Amino acid sequence: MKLVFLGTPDFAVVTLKTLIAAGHEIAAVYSQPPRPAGRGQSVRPSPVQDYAGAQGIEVRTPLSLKSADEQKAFADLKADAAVVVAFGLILPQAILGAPRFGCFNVHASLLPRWRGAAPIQRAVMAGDAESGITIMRMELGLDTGPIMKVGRVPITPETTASSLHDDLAALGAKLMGEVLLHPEDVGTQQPAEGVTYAKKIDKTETKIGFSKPAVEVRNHIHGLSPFPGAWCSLAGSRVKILKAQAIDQVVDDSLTFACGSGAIKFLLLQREGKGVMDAATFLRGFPIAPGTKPA
RNA sequence: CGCGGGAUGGAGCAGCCCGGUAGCUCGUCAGGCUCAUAACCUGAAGGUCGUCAGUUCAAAUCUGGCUCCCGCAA
Repeated sequence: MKLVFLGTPDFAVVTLKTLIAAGHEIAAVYSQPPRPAGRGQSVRPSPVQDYAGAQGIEVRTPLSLKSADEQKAFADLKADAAVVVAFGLILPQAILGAPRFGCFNVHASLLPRWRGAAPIQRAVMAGDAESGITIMRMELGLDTGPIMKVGRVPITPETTASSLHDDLAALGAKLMGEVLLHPEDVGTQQPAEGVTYAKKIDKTETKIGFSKPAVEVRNHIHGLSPFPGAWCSLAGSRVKILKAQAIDQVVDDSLTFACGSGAIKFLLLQREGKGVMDAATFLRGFPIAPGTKPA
């Protein structure tokens, strides 16, 4: 099929790769324009733009799709369908209705739970038992479209936003490939019950609160790992925690701390300016005196 | 030019301010001890101190450029 692909981060690249490998013709790729980002405000293209460009595919990076010119340019591609994965721009009706079979979206949650910007992190932070992928036919509303296909993935005490992200990116790519085999399907309406919204992660909510139960602290850490990262202050240093384990009580261990109930044991840490390291390695170069309390 | 930390044997760090013998906690290898152990003891190997240049009798240490890594902010 002749497709238009719209996406921005790494998560979307996986699907783009899969669609290309499946033999679909990618008429054009849309992505967020390069912006000054990262250390030193350097301007970097999005992962999708990077990859598509390297594949010799035309990449368009409009600031908005609301203008008549952009909408005409999109329609002129005469695509059979559009695939949207974590694109980050609102699609007006003129865009949604342009492709013959419509626009399909990969969403990283079991809709209607966790509609919105950060479904992966929110699912882990909330302590959900499972997450998954929903492929839907897009409508004007925020992640409200009819469901075409669903895939489920369990969330375990080991699951981090990072591992779930990778699992779901692969699953989403696979399911989208399957949906495109029957693009004429209309899908089924989302249930009215169980709607929740995954708010964008705010930096101010990343600090670890040790007054909460240990399991919640662990979910908080795993849900924000590795980006933007849950953190606390240890012996005067800002330390990011990437992996932790919830246990019953504080044991004789320099990196185990009491929580509102139970205790949390840090397994993977990163001190400011340093690399990520496991607990034993971390302690070798940054000894924590017994009884030290995180802040 | 957004702010800042860092690059030292395989890992994590100290030493640098106040230039002059390469240190610590581990790991590795060999041997010993033990019913046994991420235990303990003894010994050994392994480093052009990121890179280029400068100052100096002498630079890991002082000065300048470059490369790479990371935290914050966006």
